Amino acid sequence: MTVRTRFAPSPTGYLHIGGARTALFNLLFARRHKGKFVLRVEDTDVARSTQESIQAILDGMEWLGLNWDEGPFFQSKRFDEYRKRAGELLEKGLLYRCYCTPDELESRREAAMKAGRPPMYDGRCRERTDQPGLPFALRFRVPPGATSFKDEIKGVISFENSTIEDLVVLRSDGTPTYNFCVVVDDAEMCMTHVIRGDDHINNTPKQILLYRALGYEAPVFAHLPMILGSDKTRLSKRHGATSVMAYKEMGYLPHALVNYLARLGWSHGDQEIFSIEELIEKFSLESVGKSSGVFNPEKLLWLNQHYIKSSSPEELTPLMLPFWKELGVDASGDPRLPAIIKTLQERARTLKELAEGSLFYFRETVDYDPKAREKFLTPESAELFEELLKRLSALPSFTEKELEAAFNSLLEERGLKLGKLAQPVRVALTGGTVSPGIFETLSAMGRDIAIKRLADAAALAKRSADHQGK
RNA sequence: GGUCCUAUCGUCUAGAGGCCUAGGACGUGGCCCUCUCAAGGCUAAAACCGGGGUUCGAAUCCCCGUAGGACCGCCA
Repeated sequence: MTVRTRFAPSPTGYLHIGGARTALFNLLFARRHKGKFVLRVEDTDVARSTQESIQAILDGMEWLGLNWDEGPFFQSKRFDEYRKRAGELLEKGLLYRCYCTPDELESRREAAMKAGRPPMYDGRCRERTDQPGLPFALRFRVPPGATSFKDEIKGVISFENSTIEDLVVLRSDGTPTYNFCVVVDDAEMCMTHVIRGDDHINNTPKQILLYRALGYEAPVFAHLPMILGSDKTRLSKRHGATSVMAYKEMGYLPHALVNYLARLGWSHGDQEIFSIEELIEKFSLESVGKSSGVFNPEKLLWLNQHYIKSSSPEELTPLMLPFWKELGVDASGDPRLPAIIKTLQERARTLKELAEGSLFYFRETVDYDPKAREKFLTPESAELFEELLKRLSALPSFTEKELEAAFNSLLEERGLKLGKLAQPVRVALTGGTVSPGIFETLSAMGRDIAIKRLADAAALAKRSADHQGK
């Protein structure tokens, strides 16, 4: 039997970190077993589902490269099917009409909570035989006994059926509910493995009972531990960004997020870095941990830096454009881009940082840091700049190698250390005291701009000498 | 309150009864490299929740505590 897994989000918000990991694990498992990964949108709650959410989820999955093989299927388009199946169960007496109104149930629930009793439906309509002409919901008659299953991650889990309430299967408005739709769909779509968050463990026995009532065999279940925030409560907006697309906007590479998410809850010995192919090859439910994990932004940042570092400048160039644009730089078409990126790759943890760090390359005029200017743009450096300028203009090409040679010969003549020249040049070029290596910066910037900045800085340094002279 | 799940450095984790003086990674401190900043290399501090068993031997198996979490909707 070929493996079939699914990701079944409800479109009531964006694709969040937890959902993305669930989708990832489903995809990895399916690919690992040469099976199919299906996307199904659980939009049975018509009031809360939105088109924007559907799009947001699709966008998130696409960005992460979580490509599904079938779907998206929409539960809202299958209402007739669910109603039909519910009708069959009603015929067989496995469902019963419940005339309690939502308001009544709500107040009974509250009363039960107050009295310290389980807030469970009390089954009062179970044996009711009259049929008043009132709205009713269809409830599932939970049979006596116990229900247990072997979870691929957590092991055997058992429940007393007496602790499971008679759940509503069809609302009084005729729409089906989650637990029922999931079962009908997973069965009819031939899912072999249901991999989902462990917040669904308590739903599982209900669903197994429903599979039986419907005459289906239940799939294999695997419940993934939750992802927690830094305070060990369920990850939420309080802990920072939880939307997958927010990470795109902050300058993360999709592969970095995927790698991070894969290692949150799953491991393969001591390995930290995985290509997608390796993930597929090595993934197994057996190596998924049982306990919940805290989302660690620092480690994600490290991975992102790793992938930025190991990407080629050419790959990064198109990804960088939106970040430059955001900072008011129209970089498109600038032939220096790959060279510029190369100088900053191992200095940036995000694409956004990379864009910010590259700003000095694009500015019309250098924006000097006052302290740096005062310290390094001195009369001595003005003189050095002038000498350097002559040599740089004479260089056959503006490569790092030649630049280094030019610097060295000047330094040797003057008996100076590189630091004496590099820092002033850095300030002249960038306005500050921090930048990539001086030769790479020079080369990436391009001769014309570099020479202009050096000349400007020389003039500025002289002027400041005049002021000081008076 | 009930049901269910979980428990190794601050965090992610390795660990399938002796290979454990508990390993790796992120982060943190130190050193090295060095034109600044990074990157890189080396290095340090840092954990088996507690108590009982089982066993010649337990981080690993069992039980009981304790602590955290999830769920208990005509939401999904």
